[in-house]
Amino acid sequence: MGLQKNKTEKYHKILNSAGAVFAARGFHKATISQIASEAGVADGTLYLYFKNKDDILFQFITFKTQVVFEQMNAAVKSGRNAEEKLRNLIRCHLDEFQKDKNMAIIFQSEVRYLREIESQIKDISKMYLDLLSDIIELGQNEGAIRQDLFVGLVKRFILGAVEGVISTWVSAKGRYDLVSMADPLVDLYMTGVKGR
Amino acid sequence: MGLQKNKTEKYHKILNSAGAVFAARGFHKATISQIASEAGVADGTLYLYFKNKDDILFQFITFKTQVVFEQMNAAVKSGRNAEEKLRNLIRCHLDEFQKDKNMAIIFQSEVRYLREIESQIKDISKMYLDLLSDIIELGQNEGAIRQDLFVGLVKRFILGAVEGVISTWVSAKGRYDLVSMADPLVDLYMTGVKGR
DNA sequence: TTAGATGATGAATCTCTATTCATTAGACCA
DNA sequence: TGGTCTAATGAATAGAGATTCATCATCTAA
Repeated sequence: MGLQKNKTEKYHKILNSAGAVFAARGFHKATISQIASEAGVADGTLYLYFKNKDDILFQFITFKTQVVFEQMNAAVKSGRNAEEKLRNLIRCHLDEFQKDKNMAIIFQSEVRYLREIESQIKDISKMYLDLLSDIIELGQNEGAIRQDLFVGLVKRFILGAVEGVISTWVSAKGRYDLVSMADPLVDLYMTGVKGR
Repeated sequence: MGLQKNKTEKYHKILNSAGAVFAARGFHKATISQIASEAGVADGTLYLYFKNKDDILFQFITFKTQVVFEQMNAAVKSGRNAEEKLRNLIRCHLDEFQKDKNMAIIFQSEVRYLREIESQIKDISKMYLDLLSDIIELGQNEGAIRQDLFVGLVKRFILGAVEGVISTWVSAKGRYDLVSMADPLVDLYMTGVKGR
């Protein structure tokens, strides 16, 4: 009831505040006090909801990953063929990250550290690469994608390029529209990757 | 003379030890004591050579950047046309990072933090993107590269993809030959980017 | 109205490490 | 051999900040 709702509410309030502070200062420079004050609660309160500072980062990334994962999955499913699936995936990716810049910054900077503390994390890269595998395989069956490719490399190639584009956008403080990069980007991939 | 040589020697000994520890533990988790012990000197000695912990990272990256910059510049210069220049650049990039895995790890993880503390750093990305600009422009004049490209995007596209490939290699603990990725990678770029 | 339970607080503690600096060791020279 | 200079040492300091916990506030049920 009201209680449960308040608990959930406060949990997310803290998570979002943590996202803002982590993005602004970096995880290691961020302070429990800063997060608490940003969330409008006392320092000790954070420990009612999280095990420790690392756990806050862990839960932040886990939560965001899950949300983004669902979106991306749906985006891919809605495509009729490999190229459309790829285009939807890239568009979704850029869109989600544009909508949540804190997440974009944190994913870019802190995922590496997080993997050290929670190695079993089902991270976004892994899931992404799996989606790409399926798309590429499908495209090869359709004939839309060349057969003579080292798929492992192509996946990294695609993901790396999107991440690079996002990284630039973050550096530019999000001053332009990120999603509009999707079509030119897919064009770059496809004209190189598509058969014949 | 001997003294000067010893000073330089010890400076580099510390720098390399710091590289090893930063790469293994991450900058923030690394301690002065670990670096000192790795270098076989006392904690206080580090402060005869460096202003503080941040300065060690700064000098490490500055030094490595300069070395790599020279290699890359030479590699590009030695190419006869745009495609060859690009191929040489990518090959050089992968080669340098393969030869110095600590550097690869640190560049990937800590450059962001470094930029916060020393914003005037002439980082490797910037220099890289400039090299790419020239290559792309040349290629467009030669007719080897399409004219209808958003050059800013293409640069990020290329750099992002190389970085992604390096990142995967690091995650795989350097178990395969990174340089052998150069040709397939350039093939992916070119077949997509090349005119007609 | 009150006992009990739950949630929140934030000052005090506790730990960890970067940094300092008084002291020592070693080289060089007269 | 003794004096001076430089480099190195590492124990002591100092500060930061994560975490704890005794206390307080609020709510529920009898």
